[in-house]
Amino acid sequence: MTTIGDVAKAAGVSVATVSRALRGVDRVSPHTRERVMAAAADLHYVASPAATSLVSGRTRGIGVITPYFSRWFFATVITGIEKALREEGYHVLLCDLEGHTFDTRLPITQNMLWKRADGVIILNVPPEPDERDLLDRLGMPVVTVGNRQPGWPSVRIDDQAAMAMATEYAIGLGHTRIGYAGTVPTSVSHLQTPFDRRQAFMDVMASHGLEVRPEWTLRCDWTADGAAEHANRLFGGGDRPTCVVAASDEMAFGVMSAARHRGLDVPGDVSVIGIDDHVHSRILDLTTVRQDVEAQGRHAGAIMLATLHGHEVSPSHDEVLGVELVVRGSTAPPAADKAPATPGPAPAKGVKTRTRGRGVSETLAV
Amino acid sequence: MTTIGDVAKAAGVSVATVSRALRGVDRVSPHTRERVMAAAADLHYVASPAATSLVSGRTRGIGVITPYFSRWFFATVITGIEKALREEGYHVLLCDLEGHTFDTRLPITQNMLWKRADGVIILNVPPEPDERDLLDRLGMPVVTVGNRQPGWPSVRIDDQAAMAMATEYAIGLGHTRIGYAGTVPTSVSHLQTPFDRRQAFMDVMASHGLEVRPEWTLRCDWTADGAAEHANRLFGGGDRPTCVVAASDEMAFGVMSAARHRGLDVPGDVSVIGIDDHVHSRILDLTTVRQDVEAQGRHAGAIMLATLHGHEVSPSHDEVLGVELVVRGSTAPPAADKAPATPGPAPAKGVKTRTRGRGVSETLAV
DNA sequence: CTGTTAGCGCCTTCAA
DNA sequence: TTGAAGGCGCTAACAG
Repeated sequence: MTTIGDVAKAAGVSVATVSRALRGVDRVSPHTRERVMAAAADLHYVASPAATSLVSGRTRGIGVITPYFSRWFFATVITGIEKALREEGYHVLLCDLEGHTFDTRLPITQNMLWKRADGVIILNVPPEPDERDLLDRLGMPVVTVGNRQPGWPSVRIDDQAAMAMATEYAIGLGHTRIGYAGTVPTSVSHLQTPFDRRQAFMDVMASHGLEVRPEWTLRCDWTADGAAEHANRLFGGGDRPTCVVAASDEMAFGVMSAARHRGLDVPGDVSVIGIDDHVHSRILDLTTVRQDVEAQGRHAGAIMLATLHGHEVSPSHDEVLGVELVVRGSTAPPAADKAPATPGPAPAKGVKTRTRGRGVSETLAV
Repeated sequence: MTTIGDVAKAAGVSVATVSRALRGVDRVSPHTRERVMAAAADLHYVASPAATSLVSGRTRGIGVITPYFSRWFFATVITGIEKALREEGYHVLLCDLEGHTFDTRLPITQNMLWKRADGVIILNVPPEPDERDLLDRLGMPVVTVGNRQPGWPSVRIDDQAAMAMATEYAIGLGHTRIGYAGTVPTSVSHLQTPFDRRQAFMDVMASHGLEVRPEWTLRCDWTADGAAEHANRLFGGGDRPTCVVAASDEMAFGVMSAARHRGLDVPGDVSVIGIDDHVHSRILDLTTVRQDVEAQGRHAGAIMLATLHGHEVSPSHDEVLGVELVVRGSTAPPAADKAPATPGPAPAKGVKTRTRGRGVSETLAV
């Protein structure tokens, strides 16, 4: 519990001088500064953040609101955020909404953020009107990841382009009987990502004159387990698709698993493609549309820091990171017709990638 | 930026009365309290944590130090911690050590924790001597998860028992040619989990008179990708094990993947077993030793809160959660001899579980 | 039961 | 270049 006064005493100067010397601002004679630094180091002095915040009004904490912290995507984004923030001495205040309804959310976010955070990064969840009010009232800088919100800068991928890329690839392989995993959950109906991906799938199918069959649409909950359950029913029926496009890799894992449990070969009988390039997608040999998840977190952190440093960041700043197709073994052209369901010759392996991204729509100097 | 003074003015009382009324302590007349509450609600008043900390010396923040928080295990533990803490109005300060060497760690933890946290929960990483000094000097309550540290309470599973359970099961199936994935990484040589699991594997093998072959030992980095790489080499050689015991599910995923890439059937040619019951283990049909990861976080949080609430918690408190064997499709008895590597009759499916845990060695009333 | 008065540790004028 | 003094918003004695 050494205080600035202890350092001042040890260095034989006033507390004001210690404050100046330690922060490296203002004019302090090199000699004095050195003495102060030595005394501070000697006493293991670190300024009390509480006292500093009280007077400065800033906390060096950034609230991060996430729907499910323990899921790969969110944990990885937060890793990126944390890396970006830490370099500038900022830290993350975690605010996990998992298990909370909209009713119970506000007190949490309010408690977490009020005077405890200098800014907020919101991952994928749309803010409730009350939360928007709160944030606006506090004049709190906000950056969103994964979806656009009017008035706040954002970092994301183009969900429609990503899904279009996946669907086009499936169609390009010759598939016409294509199922879909990952419709829009009703409980979080404002989420853009599920909606956009679903929309893009339907648009691309329509543009090729292909039919989107409701019974081939898995209304699952965006988890591997949920997708597996639904896909298991799908593959239990007689008429089945030759390809399933999943809105996320984890759902694709579930679909692959269900197919194999039903004795179907992937990709011999069913091709599967996802979006993400999840950390396990390589070993599971999943064809996917890769996004750089950690980079989204880093960029969001950088935007937040820029704002906090007083750099002007347009509220309409919309950073769209590119995605690329990664072709692996879970996709192949459809079997000629009723060809025996034996593993044919291995599909051309290796990872061929195709890039397609709008890149960064605006460039932020940070 | 409404302050306590604004509320006092609005309610026509003094700031002290507002403070008392809002915290529900001390004697305040019901009538006055009501007026104050109304005024506070009206003004959206929330007490400044900085000011409160400054005077109380407590922050209601708990530092969580983790080696890699984007990995499933750590993210899940942290979810548990966060849930436990939030109920009492505490929050998590994330401190991710990923990418940091021991040299650069101290400043980070110091910055994060000094006067910013009321306690620290350390996941799996052993503290450096300097860090221990710092924590001791601050008199900071500490709880560890995943490993024992002298002088600090801990929550964990019995790593040796878990690995023994996995190995015994493999041997019980009739396997004698058993490989191992997940040796002790040299870069983090103090970690108990890798060491204990490795040790238990060798002990059980020895107790059955079985040979541990160095060339069947995958010295991988505890990731699925790393294990896949090493296993791919292993399965490329002529003489291979009929079973691989992995020290974690993610490594087991890698081993299964490599086996299949080499044209080997799992479990027909190679059985694979892991430890964790990772969120993806069910769909990947992996036999494993299940641990309740989120519960470890919740318990650690509860211990921390108990300490902070002044309940006496013994420094030797060592909470050992039970584990259970979950039998799935990745394991089977070894093929008779050089039996053709075709999938035999499906192994008895469904999830049979066997529980074995020391349970909680001490009970904490919280 | 309620108001007044000191600080908590630090930063920031303002003088010297 | 340095020091003295005031105040950030709140809680914890004390009086009343």
